[in-house]
Amino acid sequence: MVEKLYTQLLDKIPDIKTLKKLHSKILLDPKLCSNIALGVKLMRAYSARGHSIITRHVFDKIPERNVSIFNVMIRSYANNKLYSDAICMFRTMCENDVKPDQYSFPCVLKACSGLGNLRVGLQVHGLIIRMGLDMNLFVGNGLVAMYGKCGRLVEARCVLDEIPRKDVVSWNSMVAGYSHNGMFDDALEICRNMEFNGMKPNDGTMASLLPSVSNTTIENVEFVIDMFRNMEGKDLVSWNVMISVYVKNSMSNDAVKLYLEMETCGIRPDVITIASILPACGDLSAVLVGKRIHYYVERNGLLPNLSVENALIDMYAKSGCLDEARKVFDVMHSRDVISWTSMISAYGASGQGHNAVELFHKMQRSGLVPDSIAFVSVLSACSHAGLLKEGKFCYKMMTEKYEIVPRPEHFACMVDLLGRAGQIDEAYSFIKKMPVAPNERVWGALLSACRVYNNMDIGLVAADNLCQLAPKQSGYYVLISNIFAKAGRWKDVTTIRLLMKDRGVKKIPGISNVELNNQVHTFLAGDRLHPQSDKIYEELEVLVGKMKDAGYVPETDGALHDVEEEDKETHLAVHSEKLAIVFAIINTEPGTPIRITKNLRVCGDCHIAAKLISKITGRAIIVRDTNRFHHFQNGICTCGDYW
DNA sequence: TTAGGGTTAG
Repeated sequence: MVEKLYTQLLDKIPDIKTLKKLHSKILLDPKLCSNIALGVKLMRAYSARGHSIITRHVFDKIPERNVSIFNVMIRSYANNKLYSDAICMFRTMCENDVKPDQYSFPCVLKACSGLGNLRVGLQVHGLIIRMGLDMNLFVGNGLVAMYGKCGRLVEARCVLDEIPRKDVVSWNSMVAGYSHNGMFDDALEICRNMEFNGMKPNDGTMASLLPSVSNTTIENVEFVIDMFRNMEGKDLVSWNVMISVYVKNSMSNDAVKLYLEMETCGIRPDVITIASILPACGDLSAVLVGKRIHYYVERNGLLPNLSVENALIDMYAKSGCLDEARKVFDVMHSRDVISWTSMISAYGASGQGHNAVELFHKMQRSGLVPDSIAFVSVLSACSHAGLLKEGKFCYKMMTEKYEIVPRPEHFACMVDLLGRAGQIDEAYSFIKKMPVAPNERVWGALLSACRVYNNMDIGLVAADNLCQLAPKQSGYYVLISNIFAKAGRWKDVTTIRLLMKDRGVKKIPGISNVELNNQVHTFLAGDRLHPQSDKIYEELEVLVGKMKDAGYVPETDGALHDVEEEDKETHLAVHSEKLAIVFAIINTEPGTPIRITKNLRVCGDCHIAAKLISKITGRAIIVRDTNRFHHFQNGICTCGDYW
């Protein structure tokens, strides 16, 4: 009778504390202790709670092991991502003359998939054929997944074709194989094929497609949207995947809209939903939605959760709420390198270099080893704050103490650091000593510095190199053109304009976002689409008048426009950030801080304008551009006009 | 038994 009670309790997979209590009670009773079925139940429960090591202890105590007991152990390792241990256990089983069965193979194949170990995978396939199990559905599905993950798509397809009665997992495994290898079109063909064979795509199909739908074409995104919209009985996974697809294609607004739709439909978001949607909120500085999500996770017991907390830090940081980010960071139960890096970047982007460096050292003292990304963050923080000595120190530590091989982004940070500090010659020698060819970011950083410090000689070298690299960003062409213009090389200025046309470089239209009542409003330069347009332009005119009284002269120098001087002035006057700022002034109470997010860097004129507007209206204006935060207050910006 | 969804920089 006691056995029955324990069996029932263990089948419910109790929490780890209860589980350990039950375990110790079983150990104290010799009769229970010798009950093999109970031992297997214990193993299953520990494994489900992610404790493979304890599962192994229980396994070791069982005197007679049959194939089922081995299978539970192998499955425990495979499900908890201890793939090498799973393969090892499979070998032990074979060496002990216990014959694997149709339940063993899917698990060991999953381990081969996880490791991408084709060698063992092929051996296992051989064994499967010898045992005549290759027609088994579960074994076949495992083989498709294994070959797919190991990049052997032809073999995977052969196995799939041979499976007599395919189920949805068979097809999805094939979709996952193609998708994992970036072959969206082939994955798509399998989706069509499965429908042709009377099998409807499910949430697993969508999830399998995800790896190949990052940074993809709008057509591919639309295909997934169609699949999502047409799916019957959508579950949470499908919603999560759809949100992820939007986020991974820089469609943050659509992601947030879908999240709100999901709430309306009464679907309860889980930790994966939250960790997926928060980056979109951060991207839009949609801090009102972000805060509501924060409240939701707190109320629903989803915390502590590392990924969610890390995502919250980043969301607050990107929305310019440094204090909120720090609050989340401070109360975390445990922190990983990502938590620290997010917080370091947050300080860096706000120009608080000293805080960033201090936190970086604190992370090391906490026993964590900084990775390559952590160094990008701290180096970038140093460069934004002009901390030359600290930046050099960190770079040395990275290469010498941690033996991290610098990547192009580290080089670009260093050139930026030296360049901003006016050490143009040193920056140039640094580039000449680089072990790899400098990329456009490296030359771009040098060129920006040369422009600020009027170093024409090196500036022209940087411009020539940048020209040859065919930069994709139009911003570089503007920089190059400016330096040629300053040097009086008008022929080169014309060449640059022709190059831009030839290479099909289009100036990315500037966009500014501002959140109001849970909705993100987007403005383009000269935009007249907004319902409040008339009011915005009226108010802007009044404001520009006050600014001119305060000494404002439009700075037309930084812009590359094919227009006359007077037109330039009108063009500048309606830059997207100015429209967004005025919109916020009209629609919020006096004194409310204004938060703007830009997809490009703030131009010199808007920077001057924002400083003046902050003084005239008594508002704090926080602008996040692609590079950093500008916090305007009472006529001053936190970047110290150094950006 | 088998597939499949998450967080950090530039």
